[in-house]
Amino acid sequence: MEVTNTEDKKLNPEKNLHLIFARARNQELACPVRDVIHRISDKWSLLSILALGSRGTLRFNELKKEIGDVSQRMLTVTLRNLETDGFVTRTLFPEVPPRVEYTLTDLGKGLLQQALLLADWANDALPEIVESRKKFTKK
Amino acid sequence: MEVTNTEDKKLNPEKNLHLIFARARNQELACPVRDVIHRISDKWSLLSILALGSRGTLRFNELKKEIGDVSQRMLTVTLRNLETDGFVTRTLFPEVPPRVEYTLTDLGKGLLQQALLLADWANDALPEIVESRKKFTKK
DNA sequence: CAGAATCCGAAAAGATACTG
DNA sequence: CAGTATCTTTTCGGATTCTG
Repeated sequence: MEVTNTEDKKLNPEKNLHLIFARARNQELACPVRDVIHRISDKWSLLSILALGSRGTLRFNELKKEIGDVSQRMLTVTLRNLETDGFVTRTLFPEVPPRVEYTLTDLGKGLLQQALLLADWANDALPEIVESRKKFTKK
Repeated sequence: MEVTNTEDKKLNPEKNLHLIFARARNQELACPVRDVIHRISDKWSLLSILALGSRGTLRFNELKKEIGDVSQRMLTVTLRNLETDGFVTRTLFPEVPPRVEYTLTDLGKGLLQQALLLADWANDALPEIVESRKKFTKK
């Protein structure tokens, strides 16, 4: 395998960059970073992951309420994608009226951890970002 | 302030979730997570950050070449956004022909670290994601 | 309740041609 | 070299209507 060991990655993650870029240019196999970023970058995926992470298991409408301003269609689309990628499980209880429960898989929980790290960083960095934006809007 | 201390965040990042969601629903002030995700989620921002992170300082066309398949227009747009947010600096040398150098700011290096963590995770998680996708394309 | 299906407008991104 | 300007294509996401 071309992958360095975990020790190396933690100490020197830059070493993986050429691999990342190699894959990024490869049209046949998707670049993992692009791929994952693209999946979580839509308007609702991360929010869904965060909601499920904080609340555990949620029904469709509970999740919709938790997120707040997502449309029915987009929540459905988002959940289908997350399910396809293995981040959430969808359990249908064949009752009348039907009940559907969503919960994070282990893979989804891993993504949640990444999202939380990113969220924390974003929270801390925001003032600086806002400050920088002000400079450029003035110009 | 409503922000928990650093110790808490590291130990229990979930505690920040309600704050994140509170901001996410607030239309007047942007949610930091959404905001940052939205900025880095476009097709080229992260790749630009990673390229500058691995190579240090790059000229426009060097960066374009490094990324590979980005159009001139999109790289320009991307770099303007990254500059506005304070992630990269743009230095114009008034020569003929003109020379422009891009490099990461400290804030940009912080984002790079986050990106590298995410990239590593994505690399590791990819096989599982691909496997999951196969199941659903068959159905 | 939890969706599927359709339609439409807005936004993102690519191709191309031109310029200081 | 490092863009800008313009046009076209593609993708995203919301509103609405219908259903097991």
